[in-house]
Amino acid sequence: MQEKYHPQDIEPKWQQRWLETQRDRTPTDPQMPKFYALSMFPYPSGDLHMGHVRNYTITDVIARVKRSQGYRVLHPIGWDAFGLPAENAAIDRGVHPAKWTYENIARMRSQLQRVGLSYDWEREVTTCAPEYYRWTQWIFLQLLQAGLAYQKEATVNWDPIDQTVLANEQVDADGRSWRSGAIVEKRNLRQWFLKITAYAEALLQDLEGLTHWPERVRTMQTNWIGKSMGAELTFPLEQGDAITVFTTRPDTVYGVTYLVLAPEHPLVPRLTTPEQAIAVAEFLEATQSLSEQERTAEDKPKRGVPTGSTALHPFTQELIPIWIADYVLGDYGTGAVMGVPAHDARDYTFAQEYGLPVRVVIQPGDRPRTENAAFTEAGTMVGSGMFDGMDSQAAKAKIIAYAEAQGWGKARVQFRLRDWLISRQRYWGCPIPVIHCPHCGVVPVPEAELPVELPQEVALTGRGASPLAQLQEWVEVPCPQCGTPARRETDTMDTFMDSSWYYLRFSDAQNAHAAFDLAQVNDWLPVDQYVGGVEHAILHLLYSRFLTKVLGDVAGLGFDEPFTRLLTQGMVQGLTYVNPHKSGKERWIPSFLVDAQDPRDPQTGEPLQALYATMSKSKGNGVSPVEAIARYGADTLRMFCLFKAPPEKDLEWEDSDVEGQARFLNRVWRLGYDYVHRGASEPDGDDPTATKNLRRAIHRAIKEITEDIEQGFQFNTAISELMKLSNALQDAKNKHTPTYGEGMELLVRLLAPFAPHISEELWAAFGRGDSVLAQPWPTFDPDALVLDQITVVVQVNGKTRGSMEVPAIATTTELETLALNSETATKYLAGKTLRKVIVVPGRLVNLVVS
RNA sequence: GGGGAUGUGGCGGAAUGGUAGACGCUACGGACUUAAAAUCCGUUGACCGAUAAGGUCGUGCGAGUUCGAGUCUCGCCAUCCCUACCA
Repeated sequence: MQEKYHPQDIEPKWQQRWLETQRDRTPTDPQMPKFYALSMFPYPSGDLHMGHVRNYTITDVIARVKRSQGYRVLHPIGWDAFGLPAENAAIDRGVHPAKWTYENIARMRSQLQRVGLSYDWEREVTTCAPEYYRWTQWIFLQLLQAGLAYQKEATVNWDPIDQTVLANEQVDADGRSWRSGAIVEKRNLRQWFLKITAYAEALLQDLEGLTHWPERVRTMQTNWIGKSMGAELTFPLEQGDAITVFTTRPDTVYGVTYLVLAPEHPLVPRLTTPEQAIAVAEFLEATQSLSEQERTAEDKPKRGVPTGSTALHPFTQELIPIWIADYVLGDYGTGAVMGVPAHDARDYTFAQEYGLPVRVVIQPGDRPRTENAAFTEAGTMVGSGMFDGMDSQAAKAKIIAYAEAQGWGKARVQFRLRDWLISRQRYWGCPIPVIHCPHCGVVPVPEAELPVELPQEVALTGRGASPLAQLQEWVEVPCPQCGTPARRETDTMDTFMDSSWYYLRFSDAQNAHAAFDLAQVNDWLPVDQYVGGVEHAILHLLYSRFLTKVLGDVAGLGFDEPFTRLLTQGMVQGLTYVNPHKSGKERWIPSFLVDAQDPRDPQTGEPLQALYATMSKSKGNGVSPVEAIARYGADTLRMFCLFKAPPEKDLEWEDSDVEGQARFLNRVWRLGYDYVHRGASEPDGDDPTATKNLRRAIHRAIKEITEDIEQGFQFNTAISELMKLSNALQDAKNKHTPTYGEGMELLVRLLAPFAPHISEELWAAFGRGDSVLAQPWPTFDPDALVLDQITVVVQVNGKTRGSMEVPAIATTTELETLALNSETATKYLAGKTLRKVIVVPGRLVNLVVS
């Protein structure tokens, strides 16, 4: 054992040995309880970033602790390897996407290993490998067969930079692509969809069972699914047809003074009267030219135009005008709404704008209604015929029932969730395994012919249609059913499709005959602990839940939620310099250009603001894990990531705190070194009290660390307990006693999941044979925690005024007596009357006086 | 507009309704050293007091419950995140 701690020497050595001895292979002993620990797998962008390190270290500690607690732990890793960056690299630099991807994977794999993560590498999966995407295609075919995959012509989000369509989930609030940041355009295209809406109710319902998910993730999914209970009501037209609207407020139906259609509504052309033809045409054109966000921004005035036609209000028999307006969405509900200006804020604004009548049909129960706004709450029905006087909440069901009896409508549940658009007009993705035949239509590629492999030779320009469509030889195939010349589907799948089932594949990663063996998948799944960023709260996590449910129905999975527990770890932030006088990307000044002592803009000399922001390339505030490991070692990096903040909070990267962790590990090393080299040095005393105190510190550490980990992964406090134990050992005056030896060994065992390399090295230096990682998780001796003397606080009227040392076994009565006789009592009770004494055994005595 | 989260020293953060600030970082003082680094020891919420004894205040603000509130209840304020014309 070297005197100095050199992580660069010992870490690679142990990493090599763990690989050779296959330490982290998944045990198969069915007697052992299973535990599946999983981090969200990475996109192989080329280099690990600090967020990965934090994410994977959290899961790694959990896996290691569970192993030592006797679980057979599945802790795998893989690569979310399809995607646009590979294709863009090909366009920019002429590297084949596959070559680029596999080179990145090789580099990142070795970086992961350098962090000391305990993965079972035999289960590594790569989504762009034919052995994997063969089964992605198989799953698609299962969906197709079940009627859950279909093609339709639809207005879709088109990303003009990435030149592909996107799913709704992949467009943010500003109408921008989640990847490229470009404002998406609307295009009418024929695309593949997965019928996630068929599972809307189940996806919503089962959220309630996910009690170990963060509340906010569940809320976000609930909102995204967006269930609304309401009614469909039908308004007959003069011409004999009818407009059906969806409303959540059937109780306001008597207040309807007009109807509004979305510009895309199919009845628009028929309902436009010749007098209105020009106005409508102009309006439609104006609407078309607006981007989604311009059209839907709330502060924009609501624009509309009358069609010239009218509809018959079934309840009142009045004729009401039909308008077209941009505030009605074509793809939600029925694409038509009833206008109730008195009781809907949007309708009110619209009615004000165009002078449409306002008819009040609900009165507030308690206070006068405000005249210049819509009253949108519940109240008492007025002006509503036979429903007058009813409570509006209760009236909803009555009105629906009445409408239904009259044939005017029915109750309806409406979801905000739309079907998942999975077509992508790009090359580097999983080919959709269907063939379009002029006679048979859409024909699935026979399962035996899977995978439909991506052709190697392809011209990638980033422009025009799907790159695969250019490859005649690949596209033109005979129809599998009738043999007629037919064409392959040339779109590839959304990469979220690849990542929606990878956690299932890990249970049986090398299976060449099936996506997974049912017994294996049902044994290992669901994932016991999933760890990842909250940015996937909707996207990946919703898609995965959907696919699990589908495969439950079509492939017999024995579970219907994939992730039992979810931990969303915070971001890693770096010191960031901002020039407040600049805007846009220019504002961020990369930290390597800045003198930390006197931060100034290197171009203008202006002083800069320093703040913490999520590490990113564009801000130039990142710290490379590779460099951090080279400088401090993997154990220090791991300790820092775990100590500086609780897992779910953001973590501010700070060199001085990293150095603090390095300092701690150095102290542990020195303790270990001194312990090993104590040899024949003189005994330093054997005070029984000191030994008892040390033993208490040791067993307290076991207790606290175990609880910190088990009660919510509080690694920061667990590490602070390790520090306390280390401090106690360092201060110990009885270093030659067996108790001290017990303390040293336990320090190393407790440290092992967090900093495995130094722990292994010390364990070996202590002359212990087997790996420290193979040691069972220690248990504490409750007797060791017992104190003889304890400090009890004396309070007067709830304020702490003093304390006293008392025997731990003192009874309530004894405590009261002791407190009343204490100096504190004498001092504070003088001239006062004692009203009451509260005794909390082991804690305090509160004297209530007046 | 809707929803969620958070608010504690100079900083990151601890605290089953029971001594607020564990543990660490920073800063300051000291030891060691020719010197520095490293290491070790000490101090580090504010205020009054003499650097003492001792005391007062203090967990965003205001009420309340309680013997006792950072913690529970109600009402505000601030910040952050998500979401948003979904009828």
